[in-house]
This record gives sequence, structure tokens and C-alpha cells, in this order.
Amino acid sequence: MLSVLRSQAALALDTETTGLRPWQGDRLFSIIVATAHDEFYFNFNAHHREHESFLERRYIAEWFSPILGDPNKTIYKHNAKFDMAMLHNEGITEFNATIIDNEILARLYDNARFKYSLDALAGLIGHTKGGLKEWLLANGYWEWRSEPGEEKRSKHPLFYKAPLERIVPYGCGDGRTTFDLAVWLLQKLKERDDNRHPQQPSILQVISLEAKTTKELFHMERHGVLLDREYTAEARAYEEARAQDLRCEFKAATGVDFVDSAKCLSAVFKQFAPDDVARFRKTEKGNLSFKDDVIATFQSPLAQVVREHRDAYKRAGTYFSNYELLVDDRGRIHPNFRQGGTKTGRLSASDPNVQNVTKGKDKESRFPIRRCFIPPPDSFLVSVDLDQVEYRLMLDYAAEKDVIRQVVDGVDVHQATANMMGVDRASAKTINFMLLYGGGPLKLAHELKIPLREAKSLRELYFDRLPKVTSLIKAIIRKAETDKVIYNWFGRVYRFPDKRFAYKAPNYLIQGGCADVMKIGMVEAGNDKLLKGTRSTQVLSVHDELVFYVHKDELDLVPKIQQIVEKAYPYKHLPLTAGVEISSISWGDTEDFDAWKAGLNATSAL
DNA sequence: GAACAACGCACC
DNA sequence: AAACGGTGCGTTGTTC
Repeated sequence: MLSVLRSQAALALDTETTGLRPWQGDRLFSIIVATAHDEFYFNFNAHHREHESFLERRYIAEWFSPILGDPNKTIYKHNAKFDMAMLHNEGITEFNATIIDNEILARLYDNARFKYSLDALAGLIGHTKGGLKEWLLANGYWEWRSEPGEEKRSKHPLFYKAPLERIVPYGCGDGRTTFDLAVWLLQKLKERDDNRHPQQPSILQVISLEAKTTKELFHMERHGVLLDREYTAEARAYEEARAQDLRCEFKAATGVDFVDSAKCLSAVFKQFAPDDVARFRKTEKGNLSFKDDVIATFQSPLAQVVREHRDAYKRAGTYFSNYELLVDDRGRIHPNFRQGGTKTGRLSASDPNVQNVTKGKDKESRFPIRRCFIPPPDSFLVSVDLDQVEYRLMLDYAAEKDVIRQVVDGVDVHQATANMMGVDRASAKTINFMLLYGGGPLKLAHELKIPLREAKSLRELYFDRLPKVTSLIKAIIRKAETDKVIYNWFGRVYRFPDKRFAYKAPNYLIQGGCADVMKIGMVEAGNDKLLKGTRSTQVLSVHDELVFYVHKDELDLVPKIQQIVEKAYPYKHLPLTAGVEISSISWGDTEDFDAWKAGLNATSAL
């Protein structure tokens, strides 16, 4: 059987596991391999020890390392990084095979589907996923379990206890679907590619970049980011106490138990702050809105209590306590970077979402959240951040020479726009955002707090002074409407079957274009390339920012990383630039790299 | 209990 | 004619 598998150029591989937390103790108990014609079920489940398909767990690495370590093999998976993590737990460390993730292929095939689960995609090739979960729940193979940090319990299906006559066909079915789906998607993508305009870059290079990105992300996730557990615990306690005090204050003032819901707030504010009621705005669904910018204008001090409570409660819950629940026993957090998570090609992050960690004014708070994330003892935390990458890409695409000349000379992008228009920088920045996001005059008027008439004439002024950007945006929308498909600079494709959404096309093109710049940067600067064999590593990606741990003896890597990221985009008119920040303390304490270095030299000269 | 809608809010 | 893009996550309240 092994020689059969080792002779295959392409295999689908799937695992079955005790749970969804590879870094917090869950283990695989079976491996399913599918070839073009067959499926193989490998059972490592001690629960089925007596069954003839049972194998000792220690054989996993011996059997599967040669397959996953073979650079000439292609492995198809669904949610590849998860299986890689589970395999890594069994001692498989080399992933030299090309790993193709169906979710990512499916995004390239059609970026606007509602779901990308194996279940949802199986329909594309006429397969249906077996409903083992439902069967387990209905037949007593479950137990009550509560999520970490949660009180309420829910029924948890016990896959590892499932009878073999159920789980083997189920697992093999998934393996079959994974293989066939990958073949089908690759075929469809190649057919399209063959019919593309000769000047369009091939989708094959996008697929190849994504495959490399999968490995880099796996490496980042496996390594994880170090959590300052003492700080996090202290911060959580502080914010929880603050929230508690505010709830008491609310109760004392109103006699009502605080609940942050429209029901509670509307009752309370109508009674205690009738003057503010006049200012009430409505939500999209026509209900009373209690958004921060609404209640910030309230006269009633109760509104301030609510605002404060929201802040404390969110910091304690969404950030600090969540980190404590997700940290492993080595003090590391392993965020999940979802490679097929967005319509544009960006990454998304979850468990925790490290891409929405508060920034900016958060630095002045008692416990800034970014301080939770620290470098290891002998390393620095280095952040490389592309400067206004979306605007710059748009200017380069548009070849808007006058603005570009200013920017190349060192003028900030928004200031350069402001100079062209003869308006202030803030207005120019808002307009740039509008353009990038496809906003209309109404939104512009709202953002700048000016009458609609003025917003319209401001737009006209922009169109007049930056004609190249304007015509670029119009051309992209027109192309999306007529061709129903557009390609970014790297060859990533976006479909617009419905004309009504063509206004999103410029945003997809720019946002997704930047995403590919960053993916190239990640791979080139990553743990398989520049950082291979070093004591430094890449740890996080936040859209236009990459975060590294750079060992103290390897600081010469910093300018190299910076250069790689800046050079990732082959510009025509306007090069990209990246800012570098560094800290020996935390993500919340970074300072400009050059200034830091100058300070270091000054100190050592003493 | 589970699933969903609605809301609000953090980021780029 | 009119449209601000892309995310993840926590809580509340409703419904089955």
C-alpha cells in the first residue's frame, strides 16, 4: 500500500481529529489518502485498537514523512494548515510537497461564493458530504462540553468513538471529494487561463504563490507569537474591575441592572435623558441607534458610563481574556491566518483576530493591548509596514504623473493630492478613501460634514485635477460591467456577474493588488527563503504590515526584509516604501528603526 | 439548546 | 439611479 502511495504524483490527504485546536492538545486519529482511483483509511485510534485497520501512532511520521517531504508530489487538501498542524504534532516536520488548498482554488475560481467549506463546494462536482456529525448526535455519540471560558454547554459529537463502518466511508468520501474537487478546479482554472488575453499574467503564478504562502503561514502559526501572560492577566483584571464599577454606577443612578441592549438603553434614556432622545438616530433596520458616535453627543452622564463600560468590557473580553484562553502551555498564541478568507485575496485572521488589535490612542490607555505581544528574550520585535500602499498602487496604476512626482520627492500622498486640489490634507485624505472604497457624494458629504452640493463640487474638482485616477476608476468599472471579470496586476481574477456591484471593482483591484504584494513579500522574506536557517522568524501579518522576531545577532536582516517588501511590487512609476519599527519590549512599544539605531550608537559611544 | 438576525466595534 | 471596500467577534434577543 505504501509503495502505491509513494508512486503517486498527486494525492489528497485528510485527517480526522479529536477537536479543532491543534496547538492546545487535539490530535489526529486517522489519515485518509485518496489517489485518482482509490481511497485509503489509516486508523490510529486507540478506541479501535482491536480492529485490523489499527496502526500504532508512532508509525505516522515514518510512513507519511516521505510523502509530505517529497518535493515532486502535489498534495490536495481542504484547510491545509489545519492538517499540517495535526501532522506536525505527530512528528512530521518537512513539508516539501506542493500543497494545494481547495478553499483557495475555489476563491480563485469564484471569489463571491457564500461558503467555501468542503461541504459547500462538493456540489460543484455533484458530490454530497456525508452527514456523520448529525448521525453521531442522533445516535448517542456525543457528550456535553462547554467551550473554554464559557458557562453554557453544548452537545459535542465524538468522532473518535464513531463505529468504523460509519467513519471509514465518511472519511473516504471526504478524501474522494477533496481529490476530485482539486482536479476539477485546477482544470477549470487552466481552461480559463488558456483563453485569457495574451497580456494577462497567468493564474498559475497566483496558484503557485498561494501554495508557497500556505507553507509560510503554517510556519508562522506553528511558531506563534509570544504572550506576556502576567501583563495580560493584570490587564484583564483591571478592565473587568473597571467594567464592574461602571455597571454599579449605572445601577446606582438608574435602579436598573445594566444590559448593553437597545431594549435596556432605550427604556433608561427615555426616562433619564429625555432631552437626548431628540438626537436619536436610527439603525439600518429602523431601530433606535446607540452607536458610540450617537451617544457621544448625549448630555446625560449616563451615556458616558455606557461608553466607558463598552470600552472596558470589550478590552477585557475580546482581547485580554480571549488571549488567555488561546495561549498554549509555552506561552504562545497561534492565530489562524485564513488564506481563502476574503473576496479580494487579503488574509483574514481568527482565534484570535490579530488584525484588529487596537492601535493609536490605545497607546495612552493604562494597558495597551499590543503590549500583550512580546518578542522572545534574545530577539527584537520588528514591524515592517508599507506606506499608504493602496494609494500608491492606485497612483502607479493610473500613472498620475504630477502627484507621483511630488510623492517621489517626499511629499505625503494625501498632501500631494491636497496640493493638486488646493484643499486641506484632511479633505484630500477623505476623498482618497472615498475613491478607493467606491463611495458616493452623499457619503463624502457625511464624512466631511459639508452640504451635499459642496461634496459634489469637491468631487468635480478632484476629477478635474486628477484626471488619470478618475479615468482609471471609470475604466475599471466599465471593464467589470462589460467583461464581467477583471484581473489585478499579479493575475488574480475577480468576477462581477452582477453589474450592480461593479462599483466595487476598483477597490478589489487595489486592495487585492496590495494583498499580492504582501504575499510576495511574506514568501520572499519568509522562513523558507531569507530567514531560512536563521534564528529570526516571521510571526504576524496585518494586511500592509509584517511582524518579525529578529534575533539580536541578526539585525542585518532588518534592512533586507525592508528591501524585499518594498521590491515586491514591480512598479512602473511610483515605487513602494516601507517603514520599519522595532522594540525589545512589545508590539505596543515599537519605535522607528533608524532613530532606535542612532540612539543605540549614541549610547555605545559613551 | 441551537441557530439566526441585529447591532456594535476593533483593524487595514 | 445609486452604491464606501475588506474582515472577526462579542452580546442580546427572538424563534423554533
